[in-house]
Amino acid sequence: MPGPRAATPQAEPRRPRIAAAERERMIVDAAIGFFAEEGFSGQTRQLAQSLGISHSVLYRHFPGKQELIATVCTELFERRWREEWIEILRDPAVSLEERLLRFYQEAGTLLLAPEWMRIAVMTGLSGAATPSGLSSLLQDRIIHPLADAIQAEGSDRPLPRNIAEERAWALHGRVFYLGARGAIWRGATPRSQDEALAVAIAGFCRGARALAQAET
Amino acid sequence: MPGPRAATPQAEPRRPRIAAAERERMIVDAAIGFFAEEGFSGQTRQLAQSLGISHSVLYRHFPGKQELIATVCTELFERRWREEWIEILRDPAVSLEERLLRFYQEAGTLLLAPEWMRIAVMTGLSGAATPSGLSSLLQDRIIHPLADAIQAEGSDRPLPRNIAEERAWALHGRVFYLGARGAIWRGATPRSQDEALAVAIAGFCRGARALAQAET
DNA sequence: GCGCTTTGTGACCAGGCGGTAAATAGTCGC
DNA sequence: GCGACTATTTACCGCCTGGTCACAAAGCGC
Repeated sequence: MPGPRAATPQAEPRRPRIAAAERERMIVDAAIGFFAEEGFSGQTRQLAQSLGISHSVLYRHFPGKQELIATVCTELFERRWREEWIEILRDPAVSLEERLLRFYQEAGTLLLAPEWMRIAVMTGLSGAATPSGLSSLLQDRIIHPLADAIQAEGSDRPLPRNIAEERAWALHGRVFYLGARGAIWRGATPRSQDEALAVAIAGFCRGARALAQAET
Repeated sequence: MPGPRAATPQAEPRRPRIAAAERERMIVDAAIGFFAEEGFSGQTRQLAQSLGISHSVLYRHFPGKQELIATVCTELFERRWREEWIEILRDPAVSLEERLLRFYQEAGTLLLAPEWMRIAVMTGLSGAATPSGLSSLLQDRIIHPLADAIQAEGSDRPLPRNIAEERAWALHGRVFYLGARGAIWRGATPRSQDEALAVAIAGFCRGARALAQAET
């Protein structure tokens, strides 16, 4: 009779060995899609299965599920952001509307992707503290640059800062909700997301322009 | 020796008996707050404990956890809606801005409450089909009435329907995001929610008014 | 007071789940 | 080719968790 933990060699013909760094990348990439779909209560065994490995491998590379989730959040909220997206908003040769549109077209590949939206919302619902990466992404890389661009547009009289931020929140809220309808509730957005984005930004800009004219 | 399932009578002095209908109300009310906080993966035992009862009682009144969650959703997305809130939007004696503000002040007691927002988002993330009550609430009781009110405001030339709905989504997205920042991520909203609501609606209306002027 | 119905309890079950450890087997440096 | 390193697997642990069951007791009609 074998001892209590005799690992009987089963027929498991091939075991591709993959370097640790690459395996970790594979795990994080798969975990993003997996947790986005299943929620943070998704089972590590199922995630491992989708990778074609046994779930113990996860625990060799990450101390625990929480740390894996934290890595997923860092990847989404910090590593995948491109700082040059902010530069788009600063180009003085391009109209505000065009800048906003290009900004959201580029940044939207990250921010409006279902995985990003769903996991961002999950972190909020999970009860844990909001990841610092997420709040700083929102504040420092989205709202503030947007407000800067909006503020600079009032040619004759500079727009007060708080009003500019107000409008930045309004625009971003509109865009976020646009993405959320598709990513969270999977409702069919009336048009293609790109088109809807253009309409939303055009509406915002025409409103802002008209407002500026009406106030002079 | 007692049989395998001999319920040994323990010291449990008082057991207040409560009528089924009332108990069910108590359970649903507690479940709303509980699931809003803990997520749908919150444990039935913990919910029961917060009610001061054993978790078996839940299964006397509801066939299973899923049915309890479904009841919670029906309560939030159907039963708690007041049809008269829509009437606020139709009052011709009141300005559009005032109507919108009053509408969101009233409906906001439901729609912007953390329990409502968090559970509405959870249903989206849960992967199950969006509850019909939620989509019909959004479409029939919010977006369409809003669009009606906005459309009727273009005094000389009636606003095209699709534009009016576009603006309704924009306004509602702004308001939703306003609530979400507090309810989902628990970020401190810069001002009181009531004040922020007034600013958002004022901004929307001034924009719309300016737009209408600019286009004539 | 008596018995019937209804409300509540605690023990229990079976499967799920995060996490661990011993054993196995590719692969790389030499 | 060989040993050391390390990626990977199988088996297992212990707790959690939705759900069930037999039983106890509170209230109501009579």
